[in-house]
Order: sequence, then structure tokens, then C-alpha cells
Amino acid sequence: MNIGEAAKRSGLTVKTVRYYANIGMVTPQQDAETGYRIYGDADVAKLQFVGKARKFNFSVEECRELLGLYEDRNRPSREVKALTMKKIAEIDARLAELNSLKAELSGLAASCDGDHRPDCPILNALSGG
Amino acid sequence: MNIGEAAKRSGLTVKTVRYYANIGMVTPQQDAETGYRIYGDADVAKLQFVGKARKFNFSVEECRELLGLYEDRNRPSREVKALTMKKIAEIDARLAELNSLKAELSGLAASCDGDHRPDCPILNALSGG
DNA sequence: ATAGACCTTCCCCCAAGAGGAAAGTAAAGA
DNA sequence: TCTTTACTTTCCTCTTGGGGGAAGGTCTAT
Repeated sequence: MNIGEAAKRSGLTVKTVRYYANIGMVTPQQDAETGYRIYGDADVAKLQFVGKARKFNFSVEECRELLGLYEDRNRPSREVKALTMKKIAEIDARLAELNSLKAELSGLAASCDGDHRPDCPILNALSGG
Repeated sequence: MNIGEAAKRSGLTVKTVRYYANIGMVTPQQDAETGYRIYGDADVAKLQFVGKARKFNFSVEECRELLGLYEDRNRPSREVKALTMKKIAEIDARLAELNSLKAELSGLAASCDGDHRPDCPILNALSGG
């Protein structure tokens, strides 16, 4: 099938599918005459796999790694789990960061009247030493 | 003072300070002969302000807006508060997204033995329809 | 005078594609 | 068969917020 069909079946955009081909992540065959990329069912499966992994916040490089494990019938599940735990730890760190950020901003917002007057504790906090 | 001193006092890198000058956020005077940027105390105060706002997750464009409000002695605090509330809402959305992501990944990780065997529910989930 | 620490502009790099131009190809209708 | 339309290709630029480094000018201390 052509790239448009592969994109539709995998739920990705044509741009994304072409990008994955360019970086060597999912490399379809190519028609020598027209240059058209030719995708098979296995390629579509890989695209779907990558698409899901991306939704799970794995970077493109991590997806490449996961894809390698996915294609290796003998890989130990340990490796996959380690990658997943690492990703969870990253998410935890980001959650903590965002939570403290939110607490600070909420405190500032609560202290600001938010009316027509120019006095604003938020700006004061940002400008204060 | 020169850019190095301004960077040190504001806690930013020279690259960042020069970048802020280039995009017109904090624009110092410039020596006509040497081309050296000349920063005053007011410039350093603005750099500090922007640095803090950036730490609060405000984008550079939002910092520019906040800086405009900061310099306007007559602005209503309403506008500042609105920007802050919008930022809090963005953080909330991101928090919700990351929490659901974490829940899914945690579920997958819990179901995976993580040993030497190749069977891996994580990969199965990523490849499954 | 010269070394070392500054400073300048200029250009390429990152992630992960999106948007669009110019040009070739395929499929379907008149 | 011709033409229109849809699809495809490569190539280029843009996004965020700067970082890294080259080539060259300047300043300070010895």
C-alpha cells in the first residue's frame, strides 16, 4: 500500500510516517521507478506500535529501542520493564515539578485582587529580589 | 556594566541575556564604537523578572507580556491575574495528562515480570490493536 | 607587547514533526 | 485520449529557548 493508506491505518499523519522512514525507524520498501514508498502489514504494525509508544510519552529514540526489543523474539522482559520504570520516574519528577509550580502560582493568584487597581502581588513577587 | 556582569547578577547565562536582547525583550544600550552592550540596574531588574517568570513556566512571549504589565504603572491587576490563572489551568491540564499516563504505565509495569523470559505484557499492549 | 579574559556576529544544533512549494504519478471521468 | 483531481516525491523553512563553537575585535594586566 502507499503511504497515505499506511498513515490512515496506523492513525498517524503522512508527514509523521515519512519522517519515521527518513530517520530509519520504520523503513518501507521503495518503488525503484516512481520512488513511492510501499508499506506492508508488518510496517503498519510497527507504525501502530510506535504511535502508541509515543502516546505513552516515549521519545522517538526510546521508541526505536522498544521497537528493537519488540522485534527480538528472545529479549528479556527485564529490559522493557526497565525502560518503562525509567519513564514512570521521569513522569513522577515532572509531576512533582508541576505540582510545586502550581502551588506557588496559586498562592500568588489568591493574594491578587484581580481588579482594576494596579497593585499586584504577582508582579511584586516576580520583581522582588 | 557589560553583559557578563549583567548575566551574573541576574542569574542567567550570557547566551540567554544576549538572546533576550536579540528578541527585543530586554534591550540594553550599546556602545557605538565597540558594539558592546551596556546594561544598567533597571535592565538587570528586568532580566531577573524574566528569569523568575520563566521558572514559573511562563513562555518567553508571556514574559514579554508580563514585562509590559510590570512596566505599566497603571495596569489593572486583573490582567496579570488572568495570565496567571491561564497558566495554572495549563498546568492542571498537563497534570491530568501525566497522571493518566502514569496510571497506564504503572499498570503495564505491574503486569510485567521483568525477568529473563521474553514474554512481556508491555510490548503486547503496545502492539495490540 | 603580549597573554588572557572579555566581547561581537554568524552559523549550526536539539525534538518531532508541520506547512508548503515544485514537480512527478496514478486513477477516474468526459 | 485528454484532463482533472488526488496522491506522491524531495526540499526548504518554521516552531521553543537557547547551547556550542568559530572567527575576530577589545580590554586589562603584566
